[in-house]
This record gives sequence, C-alpha cells and structure tokens, in this order.
Amino acid sequence: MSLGLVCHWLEKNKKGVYENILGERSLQLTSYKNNKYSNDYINEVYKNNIFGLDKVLSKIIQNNIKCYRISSSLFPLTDIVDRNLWDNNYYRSIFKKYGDLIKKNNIRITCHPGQFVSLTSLNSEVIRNSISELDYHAWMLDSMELDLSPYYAINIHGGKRDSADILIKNINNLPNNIKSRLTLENDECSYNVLQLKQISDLTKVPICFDSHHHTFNTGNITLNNAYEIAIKTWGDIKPLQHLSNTNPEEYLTSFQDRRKHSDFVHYFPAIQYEANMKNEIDVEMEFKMKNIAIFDWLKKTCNKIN
DNA sequence: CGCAGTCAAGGCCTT
DNA sequence: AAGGCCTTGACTGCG
Repeated sequence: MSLGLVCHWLEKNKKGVYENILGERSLQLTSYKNNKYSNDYINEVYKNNIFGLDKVLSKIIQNNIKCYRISSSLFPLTDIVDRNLWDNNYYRSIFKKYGDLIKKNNIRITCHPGQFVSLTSLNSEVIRNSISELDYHAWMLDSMELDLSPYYAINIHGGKRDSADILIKNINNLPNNIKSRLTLENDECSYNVLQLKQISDLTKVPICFDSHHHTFNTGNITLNNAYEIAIKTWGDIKPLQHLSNTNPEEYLTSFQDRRKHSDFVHYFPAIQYEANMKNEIDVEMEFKMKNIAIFDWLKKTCNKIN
C-alpha cells in the first residue's frame, strides 16, 4: 500500500483511549541542564524509543504499509548530549537490523525534521543547529544502510522567505549523505512549488508536493499544475507527496484553523489519488488519527466502489 | 492517580 | 505584543 504512515501507530488502550504503541519518551532541556538526567537515564529513554520503533515496524509489515516516516524524536537532545550516547555500535547495529527488515519488506523510509531546521536563517547558530539535526537524520538512514537517494527522503521546508540564494548555497554545501537524500516541501507561507522549482533546478533536490499547503500558497498556479511541476523534479525516482485536510467544519474560519490537520481524511485531490492508485507516487497521510485514518479512508473508498 | 501548566529550537499569520 | 500552528505530545509538579 503506497499510503504512508507518519511516525505513530495508534491502538486503543484498556480504557478505550487511542495511544501511540511506539511509547515514545522525551527529554526536556531544562531538566537536562539541571542535571536531572544521568547517562543511564538518557540511555534508557533512547533504548525504550528504539525498541518502540520495532513494534511499529511489525505493525506496518503485518498491515502491508509500504511507506513510513520515522519519528524525529527517537533520540531527544542529540545535539546536546555526549554524541557517544546515541552514535555508537549498539544503536547502529539495531538500526542495521531494522534496515534489513525494511529492505526485505520493500518499505520506503522517510524523515521529516522539525520546523527548527532552517537553512535560510540569518543567524549562523541556527544554520549550525539545522545541519546538526540533518546530520542526525542522515546518521539514522546510514545506520540502516539505506541508499543515498531522495527515495529515503530527509524532507525539509525552505525556512525564511525570499532567501532562495542562501538556500541554494547552503544546500550545495551539505555533506553528501544529507544532500543526496534531501527533498524540499512547499509550505503555506514562504515557499510555493514555483519558488521551489527554481531551487530544485540548481540543486537537483526534488520537490515533495503537499497538496494542503498548496491551497494556502498557490503562486497562482492550479493544484494540478503544481503537482506536475513537482513530479518532474524526481526523474526516475518514485515521487513522495503529502496529504492532509482542513477540518470541514473549520473550512471558512481563520487561517490557523484551516491549516490545522484534521483527524480523518475528508478529501483526496483526484490527481494525487489516481497516481497513488496506480502506485506511481507515495503519499504520506498526515492525519491526526494516523493508521486509524488510513484504514477509515480505505473502507470509505471501498464502499464507494461497491 | 489525574490534572494543569509547561516545554529548546524558526518563522509566519492572526488577533 | 502575544498566541497558535507546523512535524510528532510528553514531562513535571502539584493536590
């Protein structure tokens, strides 16, 4: 199934409340600075999270899901803790095992580092932190021995608007294990598909088309046109795209309500839907209800056909 | 145990 | 000026 799952797999707990089976734990900077975390404690959190990933991988294999975005917070505070706490042979070997499983089952793995990755900031510290964050994601993919290709995407946004020159320069200076996997996603405010196209032409970084974001920042081109432009940046590689929806009841309210992602699928642009049905593109399903939303959608479309 | 307030980070839009 | 949102809610302290 080329509908992609994003990070979490939800299941009902004993109380009937949906929970992420990954059981991801995090660390807080303030507590870290106050020496509340021993190395053992940090290691315990990392171990908990990496074994949580094993549970999710089992689920997606059982359910024939072929595209999965790995959570960016398996190893919290990577850029602050002693690097050896996460970049070591033990965790490498576990990721290697996951990589074998992933390749055996033909699963596409992607990552999407957070909004704090900005390669266009005017603050050099922000650029440094961004590269450090990207390095961590590339390390994960390297440890899984996944190809240096945007098929295994490290997907980011453009950051600060009107900074194409800075973005191109900083992308071209990235280490190869980051750059060769990088993809650029159109966003609601700063970079639409047309703007990314120019950057893509000069960096060879393909465009991860987000149909929801496009509706906020069209660049005066149609969704179908934007779709086609993005598709062409991928060459022979199967394009990666995103789908999310506005909650129907919030359709006419404020910008910030409309940009929020709905729990379930309400609509799927025809051009994306058809390409996905033909298995020409992978579509990551950015719905709050995760796997539940994917299967709810499949059930609904089945009912339509029958 | 449940609950409320809080949490590292960028950049944008709304109010 | 401050709050909310995005990717991905979880942690902490209090009663």
